Amino acid sequence: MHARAHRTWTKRLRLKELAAHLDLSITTVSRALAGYSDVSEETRRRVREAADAFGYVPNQMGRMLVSGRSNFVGMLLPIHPHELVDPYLADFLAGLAGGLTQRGRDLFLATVPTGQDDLAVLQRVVESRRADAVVLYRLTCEDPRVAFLIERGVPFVAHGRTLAGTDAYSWLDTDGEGAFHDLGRKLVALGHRHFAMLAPTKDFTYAFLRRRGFERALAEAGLPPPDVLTVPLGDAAAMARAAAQLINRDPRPTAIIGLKDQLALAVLDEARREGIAVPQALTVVGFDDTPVAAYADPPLTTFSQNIAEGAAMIAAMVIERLEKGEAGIAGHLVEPRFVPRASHGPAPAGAT
Amino acid sequence: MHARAHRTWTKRLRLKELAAHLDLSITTVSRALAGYSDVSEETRRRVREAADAFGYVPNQMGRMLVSGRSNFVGMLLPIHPHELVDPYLADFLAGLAGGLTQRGRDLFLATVPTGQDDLAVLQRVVESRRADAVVLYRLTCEDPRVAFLIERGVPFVAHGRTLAGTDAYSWLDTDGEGAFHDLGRKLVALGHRHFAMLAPTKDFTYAFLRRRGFERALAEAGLPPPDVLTVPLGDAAAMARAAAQLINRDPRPTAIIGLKDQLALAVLDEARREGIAVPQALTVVGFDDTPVAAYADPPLTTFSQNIAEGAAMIAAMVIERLEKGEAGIAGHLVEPRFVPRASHGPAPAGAT
DNA sequence: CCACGTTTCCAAAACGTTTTGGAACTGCCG
DNA sequence: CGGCAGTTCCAAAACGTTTTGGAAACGTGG
Repeated sequence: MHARAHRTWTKRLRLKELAAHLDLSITTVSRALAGYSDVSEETRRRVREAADAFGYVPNQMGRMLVSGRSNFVGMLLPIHPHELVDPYLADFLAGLAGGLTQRGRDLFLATVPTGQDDLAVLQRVVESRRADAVVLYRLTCEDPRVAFLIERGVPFVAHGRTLAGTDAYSWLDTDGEGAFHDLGRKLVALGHRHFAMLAPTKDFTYAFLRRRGFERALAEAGLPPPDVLTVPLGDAAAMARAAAQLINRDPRPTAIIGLKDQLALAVLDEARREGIAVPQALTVVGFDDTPVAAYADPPLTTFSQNIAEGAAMIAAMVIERLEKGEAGIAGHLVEPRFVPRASHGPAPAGAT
Repeated sequence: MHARAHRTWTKRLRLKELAAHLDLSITTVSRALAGYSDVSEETRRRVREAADAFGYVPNQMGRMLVSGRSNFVGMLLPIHPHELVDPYLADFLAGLAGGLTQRGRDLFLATVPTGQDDLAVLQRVVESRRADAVVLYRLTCEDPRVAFLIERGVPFVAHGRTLAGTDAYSWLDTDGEGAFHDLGRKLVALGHRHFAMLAPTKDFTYAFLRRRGFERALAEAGLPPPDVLTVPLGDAAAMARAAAQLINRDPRPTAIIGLKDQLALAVLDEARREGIAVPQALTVVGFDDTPVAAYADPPLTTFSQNIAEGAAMIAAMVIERLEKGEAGIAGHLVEPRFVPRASHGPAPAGAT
């Protein structure tokens, strides 16, 4: 507000000019501002004051060039055609960018132009040295990006994980397997015996793990695995068809699990359309706690995860990975929270 | 796939080494790759092949330093405490990043650390030359950032606009004023005479303009302005209270307009809680077409805007602004689409 | 054979910073 | 007074690229 506001605005100042004005060498000014001990307190004060008064802001590019680091962390935005933009993406980005900024780095977003390869873009981002590290957003079971980045020695942190080799890189994931194991036990305890499941077509690891957790619970209870249908995410018509198919199985399952809220909501819609009472005749559960879930009819029972918090943690993990090298590699599992609402209940009396 | 995949991975190659390997000068290699005409076709071919084979990717920092441009466009993520993350932010970012990437630039995200000033961060971003231009996301009526950036000659494009001085910078906005003017006329034609409105406390320009458009329609019909209550966005309890207050006015308004879906949904909730039939006894309309809107009970009548498309357009405008300087300044108004659903209807027969 | 234009290439400077390897000065001890 | 350690400063190199201002080689017309 003070000196700064009144200063007449001219042009960006470089270190050289600031040094000239102070009758000091570039070196000294640089070191004074950087806090080195080989500059007298008196000089440092003068330099700091002048820098403040002139509003000197170091040109990052010069700094990057000599330090060899860009202080950027890159992320590829997952925008695949025919796939909805993830409702949590904004939260994730906010958390990530916030965490990085807090630690003196910045987030930089790239997208994959249509027709180009994910890997090629990833490679360019890091080889052009625009980013020191990258964040991977949604992993598949054997995500090729992971092998690619490891081979090239590019530091990265994944949100989600692959099925194998999770020791070799940093990741943070939600314990969907545990959550769905618990869910399976809960539903079995409520008398359910006949389950169906709606899953995404693409082999996202989260889908595999959630399904595995659920199936394990059923197996432990001596029950057969659920009847699973897969459907491409974002294809509303296909989701509705699949939901209808599951609902009309004979005998009708007493509980249908969506591996994502989106899928569970499709089941809810279809049930309403066919006049099937939820949860009296059919239990429906999702995962994600999408904003819509609370407004669904009936409000959807689901699991919630604090995405922004996870993203902030990922920011910390990136820094750790950058500063400690391979020693900074770590994996973290966070527990989702069960959000019981009105779409689940005991199995209907007549069911097997 | 071919040579590239088989090449043993060693280290990133610099221009100097590539030149040495080709027995050419750095200059020639640089110019060959850049497509200058003063290098023979034969040489250019050799250079291109070698660059391809070695997977040479220019170091952006060196390039940035000499060109003086970072090829980054910055944006401040709007994460204010106690304010929901905008459901459209992800779409916006995806569109923006996509449009920029397509044109050879990248998006760089900054956040404002708690306790710091928006303006200070904005200044740092551009003065440190990390970004050539910035994008402003949500404008208030007299947004201080606009004056700040104009004064400093920083190129920027705004999503939204200020009330005055819109000739001096580039912006893209939705015509909320026109949309709400139409809406006002529609509702008047449906027999409504007594209106209320729920608005955000903060003086976002979109709120001002939507309100103005609506009020203009009422004035043209010889009706008094609506009964307006403002409420901080993101404060669910306050929104519910305000909604209840409006619903219980005597006489009860026959139509309550939310300047955002969020606000309209609060009204819908409150109406359900109090057993007031929508749309028979009360018409409710929002703006945004949030994903939740379609799932509300009853489905909310609202307006939809293609955010990603607008963001892509903003990307184009940023480039235009950068390349043509002040001559590239332009303002664009896009029309939102009316999405009639089940929450609006004729005024109840008994109303004045 | 000379003058001159074209084509093709290159050495060196420049961008703004950090870091390296001293240099100059001071004060202190013997 | 000479030697030595500590303090404070600085010139120059380095980071990887683009651009500037020629230079060399060659052909061509007079």
